[in-house]
Amino acid sequence: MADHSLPQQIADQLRRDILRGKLAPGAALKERDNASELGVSRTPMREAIRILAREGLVILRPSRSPLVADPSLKEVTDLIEVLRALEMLSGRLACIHATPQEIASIRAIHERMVALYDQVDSLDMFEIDMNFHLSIARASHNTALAETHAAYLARLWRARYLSASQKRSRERVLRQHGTIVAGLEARDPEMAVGEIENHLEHLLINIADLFAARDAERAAEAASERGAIDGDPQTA
Amino acid sequence: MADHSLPQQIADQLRRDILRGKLAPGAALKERDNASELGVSRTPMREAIRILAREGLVILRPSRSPLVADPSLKEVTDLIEVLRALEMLSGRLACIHATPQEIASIRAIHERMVALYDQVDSLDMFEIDMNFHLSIARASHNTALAETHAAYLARLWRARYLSASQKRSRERVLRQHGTIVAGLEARDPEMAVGEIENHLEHLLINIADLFAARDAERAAEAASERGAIDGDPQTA
DNA sequence: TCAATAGATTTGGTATACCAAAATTCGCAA
DNA sequence: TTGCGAATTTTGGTATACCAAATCTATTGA
Repeated sequence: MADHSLPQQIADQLRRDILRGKLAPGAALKERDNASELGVSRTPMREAIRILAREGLVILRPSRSPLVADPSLKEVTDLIEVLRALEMLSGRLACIHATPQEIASIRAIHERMVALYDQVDSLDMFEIDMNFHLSIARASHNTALAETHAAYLARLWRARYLSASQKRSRERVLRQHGTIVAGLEARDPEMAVGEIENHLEHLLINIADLFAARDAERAAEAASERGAIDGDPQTA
Repeated sequence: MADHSLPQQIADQLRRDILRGKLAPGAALKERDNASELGVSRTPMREAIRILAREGLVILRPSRSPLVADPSLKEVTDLIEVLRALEMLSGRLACIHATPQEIASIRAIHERMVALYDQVDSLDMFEIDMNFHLSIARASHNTALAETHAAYLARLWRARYLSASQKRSRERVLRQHGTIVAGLEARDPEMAVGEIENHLEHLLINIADLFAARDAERAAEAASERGAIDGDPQTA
């Protein structure tokens, strides 16, 4: 995770701030302010912002301040659709090309996740989950695939994190991971790929629910705010 | 194609130079030299190089000059494998989401390509071919998919260009494109996706042949060069 | 009271200066 | 002649200065 180049470090810091909500979606990222905040000059800060733009976490606008991305449900859904194709391909290739050591390592990650079930907080659990999927992609022995897959996971960080925080789905996730590992061990693409598809199908549903809940909350908030300012205005 | 930002323009220029062979694979891209060459400062040149690095056309090395990429057969094969998955997904989604206008426009591109068969040079033909595939990806109405697909096409530009230059495969390509368009018009994913898979399978084979031919050529070259320096050396 | 506009300010884009790490060159010694 | 090493040069990384476009503000006139 740790590239030691300065722009990469700055990008890591900003990414944390964005995902932790310290930088709200839609907020402007001013180069000078953020640079002096971290005690660096604008040059590496600019580069860091480009890195995050590539990951889809910020949006660049020509001659304007970059904004923290605030993806719509459609955009997130589109990303997951592509991620599903990438992970299914990963699974298929991993069944063919993964070494026994790699598969053992994937199982080890899975076992650790099972062992830590309801013992650690969402963030730690999520880091392990992330690793599980990255390892499968790497086991495909297709560098381009592993890179693109990692980029999509990064881009879906927030959405996946929110989804993983719903403790009620943890049991299902673990069961599905188990099936995927079994499929890899049996070198059975049908089993592995089928369960990967299933896994992401649930992610899709989960996230649609989260967006619906969030939108409802926002609507209620906006309504009560309007009410606080002036009583039930007829016109917008 | 034309973003008017300076770094983008520089990147376009460098891309042309790389793909035309003016900048050889493996060559170093020195910031100062290339910048003064184009009459700009290092700042936008640096950004342009990062853009090309993202596309995979140049390789960044920390604290060293970036190099023009020289992908191995394995790397190109890996890219095509992912491209195949992306295009198959595009085809499937396009069958569902493409508007009649979009499908008509894709057919128009195909018809133009048929009309210009053996009338224009490889480069023009290739531009049209590129457009055909990009249009299908856009017709999926999945922005992320279209972007990632475009990135892969850019990365495979050289390999695809070399493949398209082999006139003997043009007839097959046109036939396959025809089937793909028919599949879209019939909203028949089986037909469209199947033929897309077939299409890329042939690209894979084609490119493997090209690499084999190139390697043989290089080996012969190296051998004759060795012979010119000293007669049949026993040890390397 | 509101709208329009001109001036001031903020901000991204570009050029340039400076630094430290690589790479290269040249000289010295074996 | 060759191998090693120090000095020099080259080159990427960072900071900063400057510019132009975009935004904000305040003033003025209807």
